[in-house]
Formats: sequence, C-alpha cells, structure tokens
Amino acid sequence: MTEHYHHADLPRRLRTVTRAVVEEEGSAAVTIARIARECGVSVAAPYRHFAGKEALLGAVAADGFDALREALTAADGATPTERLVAAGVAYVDFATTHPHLFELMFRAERRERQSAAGPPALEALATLVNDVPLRVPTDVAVRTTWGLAHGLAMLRIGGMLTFTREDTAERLRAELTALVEGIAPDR
Amino acid sequence: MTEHYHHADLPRRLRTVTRAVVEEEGSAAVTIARIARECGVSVAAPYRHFAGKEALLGAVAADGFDALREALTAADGATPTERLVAAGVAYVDFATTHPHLFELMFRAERRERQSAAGPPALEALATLVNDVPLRVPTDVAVRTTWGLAHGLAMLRIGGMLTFTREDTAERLRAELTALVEGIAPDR
DNA sequence: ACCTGAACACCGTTCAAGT
DNA sequence: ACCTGAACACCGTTCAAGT
Repeated sequence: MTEHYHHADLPRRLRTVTRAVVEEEGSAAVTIARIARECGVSVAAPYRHFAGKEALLGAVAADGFDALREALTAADGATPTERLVAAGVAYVDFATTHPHLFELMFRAERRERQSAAGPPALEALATLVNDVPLRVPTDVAVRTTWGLAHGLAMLRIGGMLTFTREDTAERLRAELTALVEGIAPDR
Repeated sequence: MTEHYHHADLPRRLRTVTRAVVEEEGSAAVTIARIARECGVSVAAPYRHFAGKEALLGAVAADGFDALREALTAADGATPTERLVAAGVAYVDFATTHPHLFELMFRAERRERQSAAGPPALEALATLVNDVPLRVPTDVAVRTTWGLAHGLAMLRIGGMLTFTREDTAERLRAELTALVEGIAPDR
C-alpha cells in the first residue's frame, strides 16, 4: 500500500511533533532535519507544506495562541474583579506551564504574524476589564492589565522572579489585585 | 610587525562587533564565522576568548544590563513617585531603543546567567520603590512595578502594543501612574 | 600565549527525478 | 499532488600546526 509513501496528514504531524520538541527543549532545538526524521519522512518533505522553518514555528505559535485564549476564557470568579484577577493568574500559569511555547509565541522577530495572532487572545482580557468599574480609560486599563500579567510571566519563566512553590497563586493574586485596586474608583 | 597577527584587544572588538550585529539585525544574525570575518580574524580565533557562541552572546547581554542599569539610575523627578514613574518610562524607552539587545538579555534559555545579571539592574528600581509610601509589602510593590514595566516593554517591541509617535511617554506615564496610585495608601 | 588552516558533523533550502 | 535523493552553501566546534 502507501505506508511508506503517503503519510496520514503530514502537515498535522509536523506541527504536533514540532510543538512537542518546542515544549520539551525549546524552539532552538527545532531542526527541519530532526522533525522530518521523527516523522519518518525525507528532509525535503516538510517544504511541501511549510515555506520553511520559520513558517513551521509560526504555525506552532498560532496553535499556542489558541490554547492561551482557551485558558483565559476558562478563568472564572464571583465578581468581575475576581474574574479579571483569575484571568491574570491563568495567563501567568499558562506561561509557567509552557515556557518554551510561550516564548516562541512572543518572539519579537515574528512581529507581523503576532500582531495578528495576539489581539484575539487579548480579547478575553479586554472583555473582563470592561465589566470592572474603572477610574481610568478602558484602553489604559487593558494595556496595564495585560502588561503586568505579561511582564510577570516573562520575568518568571526567565528565572528573574523566583516564587516558592507554595505562595505562587496567592502572591500573583496580591500583585494583580494591587493593580486592579489602583484602577478601580473605590478601593 | 604584528599587524596581521596580533589584533589589538580582540576580546573587546568581538563584543563590540557582536553587539552591533545584535542591535542592527538581532541575535539570530550573529554567527561566529561572520563576527570573525568582520574582525579580520580566522573562524577559530574567537574560541580563544569565548567558550562558544552562547558565551559571546552572554557577554553582550551582560553589557546590555550595565547600560540598562545606567539608564535607570539616570531617571529623575520631583517626588519619589515621579522618580519611580520616570524609571519605568526609562525602562520601556531602553527596550524600545534597543529591542534586539533587550530581547537577548531576557531570553529564557539563558536563565542561569541572567538571574545573576538581572538583580543589579533591578536594584535601581527597588531603591526608588522604597521611597514611595506603600500600602502593600515592599517586595510586592517591586515585583509589580518591574512586572508592568517589563510587560509593556516586551509587548511593545513585539509589536503587540502600538503607540503612536506622539503619545508614547504620556501614555506610559498614565499606565505606570495608575499602578503606583493603586499601591500608594492615599491617592 | 595567540592565531591559522583544514577538517568534521550538521543544518536550511533547492531541484530534478520518481510514483 | 506528494515525496525522495542528491547537492550546495553555510555554520559551530575542534585540533594540529605555526609564530
């Protein structure tokens, strides 16, 4: 049959295998040769489905933004403020759970692709901000919230902020709440 | 003489040339072969002074942290709060002015080296926070301030936050002030 | 001590040729 | 249409040999 020639949904397998390598060893470990090898296919085969290495990594990054959006929309809480804080915690948790994927998603070199992929993920955050009573313009609140969550996430996966295992969520909650209470009209 | 053999302070020249390539084209464009070529030296020569490519990039990143620290300590203002906000603006300005260098400095892969280089740069921020009257623990305030500045910087150089040319500093000031006023005991 | 030249294994990408 | 095999230019790193 076609067992060694046609491979079932190679594009999908390439993305899956690449994502696994990224998550385990980081995007620097991704090599077209290696991915092809692990898919049991020739080095030239991936080029039928992706323009090159960067395009393949771009597809994996896009999958990452989908996963992030899902994690953010799943965040819940009793009040609007608590829901916003929960989303912030989910944001940082996502980065902590998938550090290499997260870094790939926000690599500055992929500017163009990202400015398209980012906003959808941001929408969940913007929606939550809208429900919180504000004393600053909405866009300032959105940027500030996203900025803080993103900065804490980045510094953390970079090893610049060290959290002990126990107080992670609580500490995060305190930091995010400090911000929200600064934004809200009455503390 | 020794014109084509000994080169004046090769280690220094390697760092300088590497930093220039990083700033102009990003760290992905750095190649031992290219750096050696631009220094007029054989491909093997850099290995006498740096363990490898990562070590060379690490030295450039360390230089970057020095520059960042200087930019932060130069920030000034009339009140403690204004000084802190000015440092935050300086932080984001540094990232905007040296996007590729900044990204290299905070690459997650270089974890170990950074957790040593980061804190000194952070100290300037921590000192400024100490002068501001707080209603939250100092370490929470430091992390929150650094986190917000870092997140805005990262999102901005990644093209996720777009600032028009005019309102940059003012907008930043508004965002940082919103945070500080949330931290301070009386607004 | 510092540098060169040559070598090795590896990678990204292309392309004619196969099915 | 999808894949292979072979090729090209390039890179990181090492090492014996030169001064």
